Amino acid sequence: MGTKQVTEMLKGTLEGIVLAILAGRPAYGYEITAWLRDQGFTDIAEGTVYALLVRIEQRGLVDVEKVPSEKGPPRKVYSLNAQGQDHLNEFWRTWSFLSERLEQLREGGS
Amino acid sequence: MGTKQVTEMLKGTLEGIVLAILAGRPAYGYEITAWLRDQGFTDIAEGTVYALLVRIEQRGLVDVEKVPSEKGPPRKVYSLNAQGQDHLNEFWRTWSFLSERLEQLREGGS
DNA sequence: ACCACTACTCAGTGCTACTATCTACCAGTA
DNA sequence: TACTGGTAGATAGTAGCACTGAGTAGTGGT
Repeated sequence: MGTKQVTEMLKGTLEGIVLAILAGRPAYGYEITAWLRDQGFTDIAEGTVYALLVRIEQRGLVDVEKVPSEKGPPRKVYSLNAQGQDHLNEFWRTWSFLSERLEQLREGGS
Repeated sequence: MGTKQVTEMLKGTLEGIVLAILAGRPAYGYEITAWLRDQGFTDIAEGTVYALLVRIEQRGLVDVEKVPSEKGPPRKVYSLNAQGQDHLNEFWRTWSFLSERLEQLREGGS
């Protein structure tokens, strides 16, 4: 995706994406970035993910644990807590709402 | 939608929504705002829509015609042009990409 | 004259993703 | 030893977009 359309569209959704990842399994920043790039978000900047993780940690949506790595500096492993799960549920509701409106529009109805 | 989740999520998508509306029929700002509110975007601010319309006009995605109104000041009626249609197509591609990733995530698969 | 509805404009604010750069740990190699 | 590359994280500054809040106008009804 060459343009910056996806950049603007990610605002608000990237947080949900990361929370959804963490709902599946605990993960650390470098790993999440790599996974996103693998999934086609080729332009995701590392800084973006780290900043987002700091944000959701400060909001108390995740628990953090420092885990040593064999390959480099220690990892900060994030896992979703109950509050984060609530936030994720709310995210899915909002996403569904938006998604339905857009699907309706795509089919050319007013 | 009480929270501001939808506010952030609209960044990038609201432009596509408005272009999609204009793909169906020409429209003016007040009308678009009213329609959006009717569709459930109850918190959409008028200023937001007007600013967006100015933006897409400056980018040359729409043609504008001033039409007198019986009920108030003249209306600025916007209609999608060829460049706007291209942009809309690109929007749908980006949206589809994002939508597919999220649908995948929702089904809990990594 | 006043009010309500229609219709558009604009300065200032907050949030989020990007850019660019930095620190730091470890392994392999010249 | 010194150097490179992959791993792992942090951060200051920038840009874009939606929101807030206020304002300007035109029309019609009381």
